[in-house]
Amino acid sequence: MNLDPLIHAPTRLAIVSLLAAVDEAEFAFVRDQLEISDSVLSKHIGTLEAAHYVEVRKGHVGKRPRTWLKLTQHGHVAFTSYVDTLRGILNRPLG
Amino acid sequence: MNLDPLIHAPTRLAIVSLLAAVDEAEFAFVRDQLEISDSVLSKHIGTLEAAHYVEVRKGHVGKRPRTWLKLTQHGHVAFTSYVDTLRGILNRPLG
DNA sequence: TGTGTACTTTCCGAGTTGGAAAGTACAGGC
DNA sequence: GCCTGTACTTTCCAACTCGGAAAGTACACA
Repeated sequence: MNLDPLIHAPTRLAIVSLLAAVDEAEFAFVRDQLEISDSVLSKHIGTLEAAHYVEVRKGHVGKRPRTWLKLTQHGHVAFTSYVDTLRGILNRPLG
Repeated sequence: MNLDPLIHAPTRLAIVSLLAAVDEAEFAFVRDQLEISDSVLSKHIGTLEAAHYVEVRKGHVGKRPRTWLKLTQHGHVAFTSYVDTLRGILNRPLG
């Protein structure tokens, strides 16, 4: 029962799952897809970045700032491992 | 992102998954399988019972007390729905 | 009366979460 | 130069949630 709490928290699970499915995504896109506030997304990204699960790239589109989020290799491994653990729990064999 | 928090908490997820796989199980069996303490299991069962997800049956084996745990129909439905929601978030089958 | 089994309940400190609101950085308009 | 808007960040905070430790309950047996 070793579910990585960095991924298991519902909001972060949604963030990581979304990022696992794409190459990278804009901050605003993730925020809108998951219907969460700027502050909540920002804080969770901070947590995931500190764990090296997510990489943050800041740039511009025209003159406006824009932030892109991307799962790192480490983040992909952690996510895969999380899903495997989940599978193990959900299919718990008897005895 | 509507993951039933009653099921999502790691320890309860393990309890519910285990109970979903059997007809009923003894308190001590669940406690030992999941390697958790009496008090933790007791408290989580209380929570799940309050939500009508689990049914507790007390009886005896010889003269000794024994407690059996069983997912209710409602608990099964909630668990199935939880797994479906999870699948939706993960964007992938869970075995 | 004392001990052991099988849980229950209480106490408690620690950690997590999201909302609200203030803060930062920079570009464009007046 | 000042104000406003965009795009996040950070801080403050109140509400939970969790598990460990330990005390409590209810029997049965010696």
